[in-house]
Amino acid sequence: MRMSKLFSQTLRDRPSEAEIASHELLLRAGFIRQLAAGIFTYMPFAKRSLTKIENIMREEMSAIGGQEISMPVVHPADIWKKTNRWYQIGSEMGRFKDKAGRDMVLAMTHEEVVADLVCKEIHSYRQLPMLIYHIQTKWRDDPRPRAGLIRVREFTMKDSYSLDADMEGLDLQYRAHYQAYFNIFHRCGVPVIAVKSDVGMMGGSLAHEFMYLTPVGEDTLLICADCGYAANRHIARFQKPNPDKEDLLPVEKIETPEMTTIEELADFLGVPKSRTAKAVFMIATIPEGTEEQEKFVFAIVRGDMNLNEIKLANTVKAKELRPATDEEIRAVGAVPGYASPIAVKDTLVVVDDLIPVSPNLVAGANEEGYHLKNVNIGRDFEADIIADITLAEDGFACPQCGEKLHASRGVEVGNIFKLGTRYSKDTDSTFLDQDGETQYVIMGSYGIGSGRLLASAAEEYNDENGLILPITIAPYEVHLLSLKGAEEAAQGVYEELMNAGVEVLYDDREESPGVKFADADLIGLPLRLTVSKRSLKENSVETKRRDSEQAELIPITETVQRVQTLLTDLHNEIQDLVVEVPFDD
RNA sequence: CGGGGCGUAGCGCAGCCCGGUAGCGCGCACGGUUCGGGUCCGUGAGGUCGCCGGUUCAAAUCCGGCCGCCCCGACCA
Repeated sequence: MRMSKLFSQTLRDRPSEAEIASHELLLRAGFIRQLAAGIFTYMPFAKRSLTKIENIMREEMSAIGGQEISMPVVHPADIWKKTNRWYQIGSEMGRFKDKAGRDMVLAMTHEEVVADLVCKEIHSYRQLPMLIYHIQTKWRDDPRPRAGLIRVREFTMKDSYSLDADMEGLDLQYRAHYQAYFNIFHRCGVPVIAVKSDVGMMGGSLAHEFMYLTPVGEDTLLICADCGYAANRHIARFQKPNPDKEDLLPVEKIETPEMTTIEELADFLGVPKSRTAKAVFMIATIPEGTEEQEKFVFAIVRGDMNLNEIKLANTVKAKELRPATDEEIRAVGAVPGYASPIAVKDTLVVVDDLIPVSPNLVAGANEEGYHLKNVNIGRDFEADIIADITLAEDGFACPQCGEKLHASRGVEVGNIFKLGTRYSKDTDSTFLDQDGETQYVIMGSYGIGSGRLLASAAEEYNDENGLILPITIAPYEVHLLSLKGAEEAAQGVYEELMNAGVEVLYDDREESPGVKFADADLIGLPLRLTVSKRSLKENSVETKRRDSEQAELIPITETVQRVQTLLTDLHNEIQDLVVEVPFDD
């Protein structure tokens, strides 16, 4: 490709909207342009990189038996109503009506379409197991797109769907994806860890997220360096402390004027926060059959810890959870700031499992300006549910080995879900087994966002001068610079490399050397060749890897052969990253 | 959805407080110059000052409403 003809151009200044490296550099190097919040155009460089990423996905999917198809972006709402997600998913779903007034959905994922296909195509156990996938546009109207391609509204995802006759089959396909996903990320040069995660809107029984660890990520993970435990903070467990046993003391009412937070209360009473109980009030929307019901949830965690809303939502099986308003709190007989579970009515009391072993806590008195000392569960109040509902924090004890957990930020570049019969039941997707019995098809779903993967690679590989994308996903392999007075020789080198099948970006522009070098660093192709009067004096071409400071002169007559050797080295270095990863269930 | 910031030429910004003919740098076009790290000189093109309304003799500037974009949080894959 001749740069003089290239559609995209580089930018000298940092666009004001870019705050993180990948966003800034992808904009400046001319990979992407923004159309609206979370909606991007992929320019020639990005398109080439994404195609390479997607071809790696195709190879790895094919290797585990995947067959590529392509499913629609626009769906009739009926199939989403059938699985109930039309009602469960909120404003994130793109909805519109077609000309006849029918409800339509913009694809945010494809379980419904797959289930519809399965229903029509799969009839016999002989057709199972099966694996289908496609690479396709998704629309998710995210409330907060940010950070360039890290979090967008319209994106391309490779999503695959496994179909099995039994759970053992699902397990095999799930594990196959687990390794295939590591292969894909490693081949793109992106280091990831797999963590257990909440199943969220997908439903199902088990899920892993593949996380690229970076401070610019938006998910928080808890990782144990000692035993390797890793989980999304949404579901991370930890070893709770084991407080000393004490005799239960009589309840004592104390005056605590203006003490509405745990900090103020603990300071005022001169006790550690761990001797207090923290009450959090939420309104949960809980589905019951086709109906749903709003319940007031009174959640209690120890004062030195925080509530994990995802754990709470999962515990009470809530579809939605929101903080209760002051009016709602008063309506159940509690007093905001001084609330206690004692003598409240019409509430679901959910108590963290640390509370029953923590004696003589300070809790609200349900009276403005008063708290109670020596409150004990069982004697003074009852719990409807006792469960782990606290948020794991940096420094808490690992649930597996007891060592300190470390909190880290990450970007979710992929996820895998064991769906089981979550979708096949609602859509009546069945097959006949060997005994002629009707069975539900067992499903799994697996996704990787290609743009987010590109952004993660850009985030991982850059320096102050620009991108340094791995050779497997860089838009071209070689950046050929022609400097003044060497045009003819450069043209010859360009043609030879092209004929040898090397992907070359050829800077044939009439620009000063400084501009060309700066653009080459910014775009960051793996290998730079410079043909100049200076190099020609030695009958040579200069080569320089983008990830190295060292330049080398090679005889111009051996250019193709030497370049191919250098490219092979670069490919091998990435291939060395691809390793077997033990499955962590 | 809550909090904060921004919107002036393709990009980065000044001008706004204190109303009076819209500026700078980069980029772009043309001419010359230079040629291994964003050369230098000259000439030039390019702007509904986000949109609507109000105040005023006069609005980029003051007031009101709306829209858009960015960041933090909630949320989300």
